[in-house]
Amino acid sequence: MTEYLKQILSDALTKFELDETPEIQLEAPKDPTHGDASTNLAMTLARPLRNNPRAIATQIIEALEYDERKISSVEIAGPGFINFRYAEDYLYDELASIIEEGEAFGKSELNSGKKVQIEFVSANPTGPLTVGHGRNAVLGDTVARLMEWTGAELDREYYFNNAGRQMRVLGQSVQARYLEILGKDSEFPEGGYEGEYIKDIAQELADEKGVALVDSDWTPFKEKAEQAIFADIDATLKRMNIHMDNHFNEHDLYENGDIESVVARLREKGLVYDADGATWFKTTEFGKEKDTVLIKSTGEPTYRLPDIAYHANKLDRGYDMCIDVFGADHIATYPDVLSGISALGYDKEKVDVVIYQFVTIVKDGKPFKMSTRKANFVTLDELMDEVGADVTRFFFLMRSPNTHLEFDIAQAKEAGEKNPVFYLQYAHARICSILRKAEEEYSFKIEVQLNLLKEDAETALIKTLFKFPKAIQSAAEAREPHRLINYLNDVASAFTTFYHDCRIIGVDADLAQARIALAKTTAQTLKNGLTILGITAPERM
RNA sequence: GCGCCCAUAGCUCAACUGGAUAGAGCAACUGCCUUCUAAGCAGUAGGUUUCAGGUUCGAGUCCUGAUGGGCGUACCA
Repeated sequence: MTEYLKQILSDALTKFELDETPEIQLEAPKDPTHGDASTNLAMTLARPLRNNPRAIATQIIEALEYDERKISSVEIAGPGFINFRYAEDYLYDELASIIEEGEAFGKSELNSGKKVQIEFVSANPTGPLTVGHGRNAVLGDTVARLMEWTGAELDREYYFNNAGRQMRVLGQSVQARYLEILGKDSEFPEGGYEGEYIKDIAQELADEKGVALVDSDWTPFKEKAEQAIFADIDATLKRMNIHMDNHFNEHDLYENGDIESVVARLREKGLVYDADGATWFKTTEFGKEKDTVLIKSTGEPTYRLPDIAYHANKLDRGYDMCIDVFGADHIATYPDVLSGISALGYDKEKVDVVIYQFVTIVKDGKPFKMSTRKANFVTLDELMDEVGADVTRFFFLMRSPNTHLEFDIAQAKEAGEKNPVFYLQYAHARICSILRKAEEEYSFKIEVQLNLLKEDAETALIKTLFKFPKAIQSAAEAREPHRLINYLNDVASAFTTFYHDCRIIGVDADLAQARIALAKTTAQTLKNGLTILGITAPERM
């Protein structure tokens, strides 16, 4: 429809003498009395044509030729908006095609043919996933689903580092607990991991190997810990309905020579130099105040170097778009990565970073500072034990990534019944219940007469359903899943109004059949939307 | 000091990327279950969109400055 309106408007504009044709913007007015679609075209033309917007609007409308089967009226309103109203026939034709689409309704070709990779979670295996990782995980997975629904071919990747100081301390922490369990002398490492899960891992080792590891170094402890923690992380992700296609070990970038090659290539371009025993990247060339260390004087790379190599590696794999999901604490690092890859000759427009603000945990009414090392955290598993996976996912998605998310544990636990996710699920379950009853009451003809749907609540609901594909596209493009939630709330709300105003069971068979078709389509839309959010659509509640 | 993000109803947040009278959910108040699920619906109340300027037909949204908060600004990841 939007395309059609743009077409007829631009046809009308050919009758004006314009130096350049303006972009035609169409939007759905907030206030339904302003019609179903509207354009500010006359206002944007006011200046070039040196005429007042309402006069221009009048001329545009005079020049406009439209199909009365699609548009029932065109009006000028306010400062010069041109408002369109859909014809009833159009509504029924569209509804019929939505019914046809079924569980594919909402899909589009916006990103079709594009190979997209999204990297998210990427927590190193030092402990269970916490509520803090939850926002990253759910956001990444949902953006992935949105991209898939707009046609992209998508890979989900988990990037990790199982070497380095953190992992050594982890191994030593397990080692100390292991020795403790066997009653041997042990010294808990400085800054070691204090969580209970460390003891569990040590206990398992003691059960499996007995005293065989008493004289070992920390390596087997690290390996066991890594394996156990990854198994735990995978289980948590699975519980949240998240499946990774790939795990990428930072270590591979060293093994395959990518790290060295990146430094060499940058050096060739004169962007790398040695000073004070370290190797520096000339980030000043890219507008930064200071250059950045790539390799420390100890010979160890800083995290920026593998990050650059990793992104180069991704682009080498042929992705058209690579999306990273980062917490706000990484905000300073990605400009270096972008500088790095564009210096290497890659198109940095192909890397898109989704930054989300921190989750503030509120426990017992107070903000709660978390630390994996100190074992001060709330795990995602604990949270899901309390409120379930659906509520957990929904909670992380309902707000814009760009705003701080306050997660009140007590409220999340208590609020189960009042949580807005139930509003959507309830609407779905309610429709299913009606459909079950209706099947017993009626037997229907083959042909549905959708044109019997003439009540305000009915047409309003139909028009709301139309907006679904656009809601998905908007959420996908902005990488903001909460937009889809807002939309689904509109659907549920429009349905509830319909439910209260229009009975389904008890009216004559033809009308009942038309209303059932509408209810069914609403349920399908809710279900498709919830599927994108990774949330179940229950048939009974 | 410098950079990024944020500031909207008592609380938590929206506002389709500059559009028409700034909207929801909690919390408060008033109604509605012998009829398809009341986990619901209808209504009332609640706002100088932190402040001061600017840009234009039009600003919560853009630019400048101020104030308050978060995160960075390491040869930590």
